[in-house]
Amino acid sequence: MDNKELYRIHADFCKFMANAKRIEIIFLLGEKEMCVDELASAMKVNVPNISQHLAVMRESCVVNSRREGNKIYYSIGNPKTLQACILMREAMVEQMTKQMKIIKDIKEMME
Amino acid sequence: MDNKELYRIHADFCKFMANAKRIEIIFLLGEKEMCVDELASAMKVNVPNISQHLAVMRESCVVNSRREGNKIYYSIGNPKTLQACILMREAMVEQMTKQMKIIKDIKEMME
DNA sequence: GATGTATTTGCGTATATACGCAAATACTAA
DNA sequence: TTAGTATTTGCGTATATACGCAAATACATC
Repeated sequence: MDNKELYRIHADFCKFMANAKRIEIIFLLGEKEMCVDELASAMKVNVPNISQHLAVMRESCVVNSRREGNKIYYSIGNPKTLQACILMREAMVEQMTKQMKIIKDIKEMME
Repeated sequence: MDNKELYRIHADFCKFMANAKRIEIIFLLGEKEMCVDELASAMKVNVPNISQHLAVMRESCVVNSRREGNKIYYSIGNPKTLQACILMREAMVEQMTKQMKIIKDIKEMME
């Protein structure tokens, strides 16, 4: 297999992270498994839209789904996915803090 | 600040992961800082395209850049970003392994 | 200033994504 | 079988992304 192909698959698996609603879904599912309308009302988003985002994540195996009666419960496919999201949030906060310091220093220089 | 806004910023910071070339760039920069044409030749991609991807990552503070003479060296902005990529790769491999087992079981059932 | 090298930018285009809404499907329970 | 609830799908549209290529910019050196 081409290493380009590996990166393509990797990017596909990470694609969910490029969207705010999907990240919110991952953090919610990190607390407990939830069905579609629970997610929709927790996030205040219409049901079809949540379903579409779940479909993206289901197809790339980021989440699991299981039917119970007429409800379908979703859960995180692999705990490392949530860990990665948490790491990225930490990295983001650290980078934003750095940026703020830089701006602060520039302000002080201008006084 | 709205928590929706937080997720939006988080997604923006993670956006680089949704693209194969940008993931490859992160893994390359994980080894050592590199300038644009080094990345381009390592990846066998034209220079403007690499520059565009670096611009995306520079704007969201995922990478740092520093000029030395007429070369611009890029490096990873925060080590956690690379860690998250590695975690996601592990998660991906684990999920793919699971899927392969399921397919294998289905095949055996059909014999 | 002229030349060369490194990088970025602009632009046209092709492709992908996100969203809302209506309709279809899947299952439960009466 | 009918009615009700949960979820998915289809579709039109608006927006975002990726890419290649040519041109512009930035810096070093002569």
